[in-house]
Amino acid sequence: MPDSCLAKRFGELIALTPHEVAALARSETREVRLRRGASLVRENDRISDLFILKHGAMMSYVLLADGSRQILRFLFPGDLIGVSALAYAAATETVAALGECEITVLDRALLGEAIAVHPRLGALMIALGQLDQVVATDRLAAVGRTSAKARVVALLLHLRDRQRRLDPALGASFVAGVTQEEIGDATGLTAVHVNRMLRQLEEEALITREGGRITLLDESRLARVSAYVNRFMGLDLGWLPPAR
Amino acid sequence: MPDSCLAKRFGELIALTPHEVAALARSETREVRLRRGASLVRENDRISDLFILKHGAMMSYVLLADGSRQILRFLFPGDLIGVSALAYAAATETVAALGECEITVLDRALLGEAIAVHPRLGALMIALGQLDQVVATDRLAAVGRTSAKARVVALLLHLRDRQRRLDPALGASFVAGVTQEEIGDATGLTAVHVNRMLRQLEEEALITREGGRITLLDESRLARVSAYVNRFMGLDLGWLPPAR
DNA sequence: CGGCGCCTTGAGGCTGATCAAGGAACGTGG
DNA sequence: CCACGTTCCTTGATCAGCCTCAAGGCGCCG
Repeated sequence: MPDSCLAKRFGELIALTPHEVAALARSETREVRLRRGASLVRENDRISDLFILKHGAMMSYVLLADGSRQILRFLFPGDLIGVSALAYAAATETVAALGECEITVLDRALLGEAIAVHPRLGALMIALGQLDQVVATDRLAAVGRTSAKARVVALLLHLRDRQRRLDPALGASFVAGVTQEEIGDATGLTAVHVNRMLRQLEEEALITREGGRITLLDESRLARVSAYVNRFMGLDLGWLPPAR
Repeated sequence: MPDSCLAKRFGELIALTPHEVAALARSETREVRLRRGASLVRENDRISDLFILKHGAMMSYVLLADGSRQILRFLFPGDLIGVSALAYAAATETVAALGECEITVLDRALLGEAIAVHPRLGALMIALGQLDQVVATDRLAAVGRTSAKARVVALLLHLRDRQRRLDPALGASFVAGVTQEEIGDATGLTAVHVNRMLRQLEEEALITREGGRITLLDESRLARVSAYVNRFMGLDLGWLPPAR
């Protein structure tokens, strides 16, 4: 087993034992490749697999009766995909590629076995689930109670921080990798209004744009207008049981 | 050990062994009582406990810089409170009582031990976390992409279904137990507009109101206008490892 | 070269916010 | 037992943030 995606992600948070790594690696069955726009999972599909994104970026969303779309989450390498398969028989959201993607498939039952043998891995998954939960509720608060401009800024900061975890050298300038329509669907706005907000932010000298590249000019002010919190900070896994 | 709250909730989903029940019971340390309006946990508090709501109803919310509030979740007997303490050192949301409440305190480390000995319990907590996650993303989609009326209806249906899990005999008539301001803070609306939406729903013969009691007159039409899904349906825990 | 995806910008309209005022129900203290 | 404060609900008038519709531009790919 060259190396396990899941073990890599978990290993960033705690020091795994070789047995734990091996157990995780065993649940990884095969690989999938997708191109931009392709769906990995569709809402209401019956599924019993999970996935890990290895390369590329993805998003998960739901479609409403009137055709509008709410993007729920953006996914980056190392992220678990379709964890709701651990609670539901059918997918609760569609997951689609934002660009070329490489994905590792995890067998649900084999993952269960890994947890059974190494309970600390289960505990870690609980914690990772909470991280996602908190990110989701942050967005709920933004969409429910903040202005269009604040929502767009919060999303930009979020996307930058997600990318920075993969490349710690990343500074204030980054390629968002999403269209203005996607920003709108994530923040509950129309693409037209997202465009206006981006222009305003540029006029206020908070950001600059060139093609898809965005540069954050005044991060502290941006953080203030958007009430954005980087949820990768402040983690505390001190309660985890010892490795088996 | 008379009986464990946590074991009761878990026992609704799977058949627990006596050992599992005992392990859960051991992590329950003490009880707390709160009256309406009192907070159990405040955002940014350092905490290392979890809680289970035994009687009453609660809500969790965040306050924004401008003083506005976003309610993230309503809590009913059996619900786990403050699970984000399993990932963060400081509370990410405030949890407050909607009425008289009785709460059991769970020690984070003891819960970790219970999971270590009975990994299936950890797996079950992963699944429960996903259930909450899906409910949260449902609300995100509602707030981001549906009309004020649809949001209010979705919340009413949600509150009814939550109560019905505790009392399966509950029909179309129920006491919401929340103020119009709280409905607004949960759905991203103002109390004034919530009031108008309720009146409209009444005029359209979709609901009736008398005091705090609401009666759903046409549930299928209500479900249709709101795109509401009862997330307690469709659960599938088939992947759980066997009991240890 | 034509088509398509994405971005941009303007004009006008609607949903839901804000501001304001009053009423009903209830608990509390004089 | 009544006066009063508080909380919550209700309704009207006005306002504004964001949406809708529309049109055009740029860059890329077949």
